[in-house]
Amino acid sequence: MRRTNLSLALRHLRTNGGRSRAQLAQDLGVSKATASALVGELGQRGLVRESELHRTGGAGRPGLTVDPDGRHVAGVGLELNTDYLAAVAVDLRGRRLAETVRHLDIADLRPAAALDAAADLVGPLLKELRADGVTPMGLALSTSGVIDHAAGVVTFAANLGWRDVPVVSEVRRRLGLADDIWVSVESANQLAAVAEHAAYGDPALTELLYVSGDEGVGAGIIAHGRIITGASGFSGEVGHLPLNPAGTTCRCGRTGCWETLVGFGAVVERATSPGDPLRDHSVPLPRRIDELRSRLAAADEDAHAAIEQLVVDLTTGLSVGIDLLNPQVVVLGGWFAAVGDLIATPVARALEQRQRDFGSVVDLAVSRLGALSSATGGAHFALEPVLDDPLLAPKAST
Amino acid sequence: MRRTNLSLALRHLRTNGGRSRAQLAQDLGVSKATASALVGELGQRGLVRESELHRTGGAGRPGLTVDPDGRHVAGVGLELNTDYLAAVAVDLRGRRLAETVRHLDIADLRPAAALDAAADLVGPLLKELRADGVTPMGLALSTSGVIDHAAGVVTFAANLGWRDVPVVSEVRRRLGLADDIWVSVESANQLAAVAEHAAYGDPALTELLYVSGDEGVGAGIIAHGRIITGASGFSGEVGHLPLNPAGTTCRCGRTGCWETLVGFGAVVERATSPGDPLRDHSVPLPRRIDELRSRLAAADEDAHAAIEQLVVDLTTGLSVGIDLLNPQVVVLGGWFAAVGDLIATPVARALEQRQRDFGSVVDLAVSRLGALSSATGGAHFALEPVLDDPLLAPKAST
DNA sequence: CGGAATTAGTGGAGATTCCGAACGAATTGG
DNA sequence: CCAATTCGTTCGGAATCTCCACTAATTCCG
Repeated sequence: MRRTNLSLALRHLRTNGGRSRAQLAQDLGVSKATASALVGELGQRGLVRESELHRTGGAGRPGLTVDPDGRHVAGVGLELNTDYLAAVAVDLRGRRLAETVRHLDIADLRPAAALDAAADLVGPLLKELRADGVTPMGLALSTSGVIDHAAGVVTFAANLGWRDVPVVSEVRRRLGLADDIWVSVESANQLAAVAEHAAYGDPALTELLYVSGDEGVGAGIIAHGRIITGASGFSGEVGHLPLNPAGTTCRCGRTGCWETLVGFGAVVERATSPGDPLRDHSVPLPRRIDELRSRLAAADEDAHAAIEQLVVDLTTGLSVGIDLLNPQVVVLGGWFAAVGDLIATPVARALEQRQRDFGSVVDLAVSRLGALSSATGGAHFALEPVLDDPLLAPKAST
Repeated sequence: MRRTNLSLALRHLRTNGGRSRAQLAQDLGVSKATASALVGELGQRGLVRESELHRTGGAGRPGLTVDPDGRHVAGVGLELNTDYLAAVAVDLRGRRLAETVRHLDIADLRPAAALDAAADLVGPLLKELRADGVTPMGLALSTSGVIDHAAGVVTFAANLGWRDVPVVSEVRRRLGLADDIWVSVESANQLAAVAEHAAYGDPALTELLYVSGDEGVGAGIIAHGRIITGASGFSGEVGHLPLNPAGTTCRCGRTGCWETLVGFGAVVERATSPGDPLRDHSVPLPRRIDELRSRLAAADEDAHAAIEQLVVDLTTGLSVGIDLLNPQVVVLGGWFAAVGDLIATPVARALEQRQRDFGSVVDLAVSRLGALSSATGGAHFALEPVLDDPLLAPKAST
């Protein structure tokens, strides 16, 4: 009961920005007295704090702005990707407190070794946070593949070669985490969508589609301000959308999958001839992307032609998502973001032209979070328990 | 505060089925005393009632089952479609109290005349409900096209030829409705999805995709048990999904739209030769479907070939929705349902084969609600205010 | 068959938490 | 400088929840 109201108040302040107690009371439909009490309790826990005067311009006594604070509670995100681990900590204000990336080929390791490495990365980070007086409230792991959320198990992750790995309990054990810290696994692309959503920080933005490509292509969907996970956490699997029955054969055996049109490998094949070093899969993806970029800078005709085709094919696939979901914003991530400066404008123009006929408009944006996107989203996600129940936050000594 | 708990209790009983007070207390995390009080208050308003003993098999005194009742509060749905009006009333138990369909070519009428006809249809229905002691709590209008929900205006509906018609206020005025009855407009396909979702009545079913075809094709999405409306209520516009760059030209000017593959007109074109009476657009759609069916029964080869192709193309488009949303169930409506007995099994088999590779499984179902689907969904939707605030229901005299 | 154990529902005491009204404080505008 | 206005706090009263005790109804088991 009180919890619910505290949660509502904190969420409201966080998404809609700081405001006076009186304003908050009106927004939440409670009395001023109640709003004061709620703010008081949130303040005791360091989740909000008063800042300067809140002048409205009109007559009357100005209020004291109550801003979300929460600098000493944090969420932590940890991404387990094919060729790197990334950890990010974010406090309740949305400020990034820490970030670490470690490159290593997880696909070459056994799950146990990979989880060891992950624990080695996050353990010090948690210790550091605690040393700074910050309490980590949750830890969200990020992987791709099939996830059993309830059990905290990665059922199947093709890119890591994992099957039935109980990541939540394993990470818990390795880090020696107490029960008061919440640990979960979520889909990498869905968390990246959360990160992009949080990066906007606009309360009116509730419908967002995040599309990321590397070798494969994946998407994350935010609707009504929440992640759409699907029945088995398997939403956003757009890599094999059948977009061209006359297209090339995909590694999945079918023809014309979106991945065969806009995956990095597919574009490189169109931009190069057999034997080209750019086609070498053993080179890390960031370096291959750099190489492609330098060829584009050097006005390589084949590369430019491939990018032009990418614009067309990207538009086609995005149209599918837009028609189905009608988002306000589409965010491009992964290697699409790496060539965002080249493709964003033409894709946006093509989308606009297409969607105008159908009455809906959509903004196109390019992710600026890079490899940290999914971990950042995890960090935000890991704060959910505090937002749901602010009483979980420890009483501040400061 | 109390309202919230009443709402939670009523929703819980409705979605999870009747149970004892003690059970309810445990489920909601409140004390037994509170659960008793809540049930008492809901009972006073006729929203729940006690039925027989609730034996669990174990030791101890058996409880009295508390079942959702609400036979004297109703939601009403009214669909405005191209060639018919349909109205449905549903009580809180989910029982259909009334239904009316009236065929008329709305596209030929001015909006004012169409709204007159709609009011003539619903007015008597409301009167009848009231005469039976049933209080209509809400009225949901259903149209296709672009809808401004907040204003209650149909901004643009291609099939009706409407532009900026303030349907909510107009219907309110014509029916002389008081402020205590809630009126809204929603998208036809989204409401149909609600109806299918409600028809299942399974609390575990929260992710559903409804796909309906007639001349055009549309979808409705339920995720987390709620409608996904999209940024401007324009989600589920799957008619122009670009599925074949080498396909035929669509009326929208592009090529290979899904509509050109699975729309009724498209299939008929493949099943007939020029000049065939089946191609006559002036014949009402149900009759044309009947004619196609009788040709199929007569083993018309072209018709069968067209249906076989439909199976392939339907599978392709459904795969798109499944990959993106990972629903538990896909429900086919509209003319797809009219040929459901012929296509459901092969489509389901094709989907199963495809999805198995991706780790997700999905059920395929055929709608049995026919032309009433959208109005039925509207009726369910119109009950939302009572579920949100059970205190709105009048105290029962019975 | 009968008492012990177990579970359901109710009533009352006490504690929380909310609201409304009243009041002092801080500011604008004339 | 004073009226008007708005902010935030305080305090009494009301609503509502929880806890605990108690009765009721049933199963279990000797």
